[in-house]
Order: sequence, then C-alpha cells, then structure tokens
Amino acid sequence: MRVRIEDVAKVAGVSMKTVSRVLNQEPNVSERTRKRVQTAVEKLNYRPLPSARMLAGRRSYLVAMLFDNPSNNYLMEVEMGVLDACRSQHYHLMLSPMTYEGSVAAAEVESLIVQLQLDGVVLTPPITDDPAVVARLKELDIPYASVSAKEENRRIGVVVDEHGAVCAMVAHLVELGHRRIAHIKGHPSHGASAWRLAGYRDGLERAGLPYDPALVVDGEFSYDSGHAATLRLLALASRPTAIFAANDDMAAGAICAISEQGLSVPGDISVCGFDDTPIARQIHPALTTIRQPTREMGRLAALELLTEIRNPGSGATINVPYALQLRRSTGPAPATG
Amino acid sequence: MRVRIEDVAKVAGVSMKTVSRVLNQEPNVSERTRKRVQTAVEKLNYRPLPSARMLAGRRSYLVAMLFDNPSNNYLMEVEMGVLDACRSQHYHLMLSPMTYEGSVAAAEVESLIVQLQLDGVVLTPPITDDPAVVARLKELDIPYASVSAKEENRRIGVVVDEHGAVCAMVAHLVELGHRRIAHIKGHPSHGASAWRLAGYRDGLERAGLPYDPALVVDGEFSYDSGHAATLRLLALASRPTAIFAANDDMAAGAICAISEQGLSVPGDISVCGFDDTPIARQIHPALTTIRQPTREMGRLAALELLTEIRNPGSGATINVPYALQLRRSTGPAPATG
DNA sequence: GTCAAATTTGACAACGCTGTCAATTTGACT
DNA sequence: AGTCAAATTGACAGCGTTGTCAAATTTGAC
Repeated sequence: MRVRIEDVAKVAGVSMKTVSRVLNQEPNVSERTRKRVQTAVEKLNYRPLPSARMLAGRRSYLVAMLFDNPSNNYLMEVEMGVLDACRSQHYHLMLSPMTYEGSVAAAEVESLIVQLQLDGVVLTPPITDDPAVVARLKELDIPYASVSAKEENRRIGVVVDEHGAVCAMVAHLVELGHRRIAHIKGHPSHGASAWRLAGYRDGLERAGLPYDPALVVDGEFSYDSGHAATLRLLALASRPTAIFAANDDMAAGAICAISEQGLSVPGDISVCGFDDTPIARQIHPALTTIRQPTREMGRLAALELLTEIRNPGSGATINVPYALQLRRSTGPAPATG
Repeated sequence: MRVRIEDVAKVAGVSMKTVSRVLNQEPNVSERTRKRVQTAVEKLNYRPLPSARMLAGRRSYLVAMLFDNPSNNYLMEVEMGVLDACRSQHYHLMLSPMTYEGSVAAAEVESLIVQLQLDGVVLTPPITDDPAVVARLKELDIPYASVSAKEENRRIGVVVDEHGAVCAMVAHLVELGHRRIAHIKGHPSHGASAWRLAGYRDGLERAGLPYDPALVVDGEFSYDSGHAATLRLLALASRPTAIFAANDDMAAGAICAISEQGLSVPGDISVCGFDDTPIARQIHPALTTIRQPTREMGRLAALELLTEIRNPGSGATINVPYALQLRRSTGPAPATG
C-alpha cells in the first residue's frame, strides 16, 4: 500500500503540515522535530506524490536540465549530480536535449517552461552562454543555475578556477624543463576555451616565457581536431616539446598523431589535457590532465538552484577546486632541440 | 483565470461528471449531450489539468528508467532514446540510479513504483537480469521493458542478435588467416557476457577450429581487466594471433598491454571489441568492433513499453540489427608462429 | 397506459498534498 | 513567578479532477 504523508506524520508523532515543512525545507521547524521526521521518512521510504503536490501547491517541483551534448561522459556525470540534489529535496528532473541553433533554442525553452510549469532550470555548457536562451530565461523571470558559465552570464551556479588550474599545469611543464609549450584551443563557442587560453598565456608569463602565436592552434574539442592540430604543430620548423590541449579528447588525438609520426610521448613531446575523462586513463601513455569534480558540480549547481527557488535572491555561485592529475604523458623535456 | 471543468459544465448545462465522461470517451453519454459538451469545451478552450487527473485517476504518465551505471556513454545513449520516445507520447521520464545489491535493489524499485505510481519501467543492463528486481516487477504486475535482457527475462523490449554478430566477427578473423583466436570474457553478471562467449564458440565451430579453454580468460568489462587478461594471454607458451574482447574498453586495455610488451597491433596480434563506444575511434590503432544502435534501442524499448501500458498484452520484443565496424586493429595473421 | 429494465445523468466524496491562519510552546526579560 | 513577543506546531480548507453510487430519464414489452 502507498505510504502517505499522514502515515509519516503518525510515525513521527507530528502533524502532516510539519512533515510537509521538513520535506520542503521550510523554516521554523526545530532541529529535533526535523530529525524525527526525517527518520520517519526514511524508515517508511516515503516519497511525495508529484501530482498531489503540484495540485495543492502552485509549483511543479520540476527542474529541467538543458544540454546540447558536448560529451556523453561529462553530461552523465553532471546529470547524476543534479539528480542527486533533486532527490535529496524531493524535486524531479526533466531532461531536455536541445539542438543549439540560436532562436530555435530559446523558443523551445520557453514552451518547456510554460507547458510544464518548471520551477527552475539548470544550464550546462555550451548553453550556459547562449545569449538568446539566457535572455529568454531572464525575461520569463525563472530561476536558473549554470555550470561553468562565462562571467557575464553567471549569477547562480558553480565554476572551477580553470584559469588557475591551467597556470598550475603550465608551471608543471616548465618545472619539467619545457620551454616551447604549445596550446590547442577549444571550440570558440565554449566559455572554457577562452579561460583555458588565458590561463595558458598567464602561465607562460609567470614563468617568464614568451608567448608565441605560432604555437597556438585552433581545435574544437574533438579527438579529430586535436589530431589535425597536432600535425600542424609537428610541421613547424621548431617543434614544441610539450602540448597542452584544451581537453582530453584533443590530447588523445595529439598523442595518436605524435605516435603516428614516429615520435614518443613523453620522450620527445609531453602532452596534457583537461577534464580527466575516462579516456585519460584508457590511452597509452595515460594522460596528465586536470580533474574537475563534474558530478559534484552538477550537484552543487542544482542545490543552489533549489535554494534560489525556495528563497529568491539567496542562490549564489560556488567555486569548486580542481586537481592536477599527473600521469605518464608528461615528462622531462628532451635534452635540447 | 484558469478554466475548470466546472465552468465547462455550467456552459454546457450539465454536471461536471458528464463533462469528464465526454473528455475521457466513456460510454453512456447521449449523442446530443456529447455535442453540447464538446462545443462548450472548444468555446472555452478548456484543457484538463494533468496533475488533477493524475491525482484523481490512477495514472501518473510517468515512466522510470532503472540503471546501474555500466558505462556513461552507453547509458546516455539509451537515455536519449528513451527520452525521445517518452516525449513523443507525452509521457515523462524518471531516472533512477541504483546500487545493485540484490534485495536492496528490489525494495528500492518497489518503493519507487508504489510511491510515484509509475505506469511502467525501462530496465537497462545489468538490472535487466537481476532476478530479485524482475521477480518484484512481476509480482507488482507493472509493465516493464528491457534492453538486451537474457532470454528468460525477456518479455517486452529490444535485443540485438549478439550471437550472430560475434559469429560474424570470428568469421572475419578467420578470413584474415587467424587460427589461434582468444577471447576475454565480460562480467559474469551481464547477460551479454554469455552471449558473446557462445557466439565465440559457435564462430570457431563453424570455421572448423577447435575450442581451446586456455585461450578464454576472465574479464569484467573494464579497461584494467582487459589489460590484465591480455597479459595472461601473452604469457601463454603459444600466443594467440587475435583477441576478441567482449567489449571495447577491454579491447583498448588489450591493445595497451600488447604495445607495452613491445608487440604491434595488428602486426603481431589483431584485437577487436564490441559496442563501438567512442573509445574505439580514439585509440591507436582504431578498433574493429561491433556497433549496436544503442540510442535506437532505448527508443524502441520505451515505445514498446508505452504500447504495453496503453494496451496490455500488445508489447513485444524487437530485434535490431548490428553492424561490423572494420577498422585498423585487425589485420592478416602473421606469417607463422 | 403501465411497469420493469436499460440507459443516462448528477451529487458528492475521495485523491494526497500545501497554504492559511490560529493555537501552542519557548524563552528573554521584568 | 509573570509577561509578551517570537518561534514552532497543528487544524482544516482547498487544489481540479475522477470514481461511486444513487437518482432521473428513456425504452420497450405487454
């Protein structure tokens, strides 16, 4: 038989309304009762029936996550985090894949929000920085949180100090003796691309190394683009001894291209990436990269969104730490070129 | 202000219940009243509120997808397919990650279904073959569809002819001149592991090759397990010239292990996998493997589920085609050993 | 024209939850 | 101890629809 809020109330020895308060994180519940209610909820494995809440409240208790598939892995991790946050607050998640085409996207968002009466939205890159979508969201005055948004679009959400992370990575390469460090840029529409490039430049500057435009080539976050970019770098008169790719996929492509040319990693050229996706550990040599706590980021972004929904104005942007993952793809610079 | 069923009733000059009857195509309404009600509905542009119907009626228009993260990629693809199907039928999807621990899982499933009044469930491997979960689902008499379930658990859902696919792969290796073909098994709890092993054996038999147990080693679908298994194979007195791994991750591990031992792929040993995950194209050499239309499978499974929900007894199991993806990791067998 | 059976209709109570507002408890200060 | 405001809790009335069951109407056989 279905467990109702009334049953939980009985077990906890309080009124239905108090249980409702705990479930919805409303204020004015003593810590002691809150605990008791939570225990009862868990014991009975209670979950509020969505339709009843929607009908009684005027909210939908629904949050959507908008995405335009940058990478299955990344997305799934963020999604798990968001899911986690939603479950802990008895919210539900709607997934909405979008074909990112400017105005179309904005219209799609609007119909989603209006028809489902969404309480809020989680944005993932690159939609975080789609001006049309962001503008529409603001017009509709609906709370939204973003994961790794550019500074100007960032009001509520979560970011990592990508700039600092890249500086640290460059410092690591410099320490290994590298002086000619190349960079493969990410897709221009992702905010991350700019941050990572900026981090690269500042990293060089801090190490007192010159910035050489010839060593910076275009990529678009895909394996193939990394492969192609690397071939261009290898064709240079004076080759780099290290390559920092703006993500792991491109770094993997780079390693492949280098091997194909009969050179070794890290013997001849060191390679490093960004993201620490599974591929980083599944190529040979394993990739030195930067790990973001992707799942945790999804969780925190959703948590902030729910906070904002509950209490407009109280959502914030959270900074989460990065971590350098040193593996076998980086090593001392070769004797001299 | 929202138009309610009461307003329609007033305009049509009948009771709310009669309006409800017309709306739900129930019998026992005279043609004359039906017309009048329909006119009123159109005039007021009335749409019943979903949450109110759900609460009063007993359907939730909610479907859940249960999973225990076998692979982010696989899952995301299936999920997108399921999502697609749900959207097309105005159903909604609940995601439910599960920690797969026998009895715990079954209890969790039950509370999910009962508490949310789910109309149906989509099962993904390995949960498809969890006896406790499947049994509970049957007891609750709730429709469920599974993706790639073992034969005995398969009532509604979608499968590919994995057996045939593996036979075809073995035939491909034989054609290249391979005679000593090894197999790295998958995780024993996945139904797929058994199918793939059986396909391997039958493939050998069809080619008139002997089955040598020494060439079949345990794995568990992970990169590392593939790596370790390969080292065991390479240590054999008489090495295989080809390795068929039960999935791509293990095949990637195998290629890495082979390179580490100073051997070349496919020069010394050919390697092939199963699934055609992104990694297949992101390692060097690119992996020969078998592609399943994962996304489409999710879509079809969900579609069958919805069919079954709407019309009990009408759901079926659908067979989808596989496709051999020939890439660089397989080549002619070496001159002789 | 009558009466029972079949058909059509309606009144009203759920459905499970939250909002409102009043009742009770707590605790800081006389 | 006594007072009063603030914090905490609870009673109860909806939210918009459908299910149940009884009432009203129509039908058809005699």
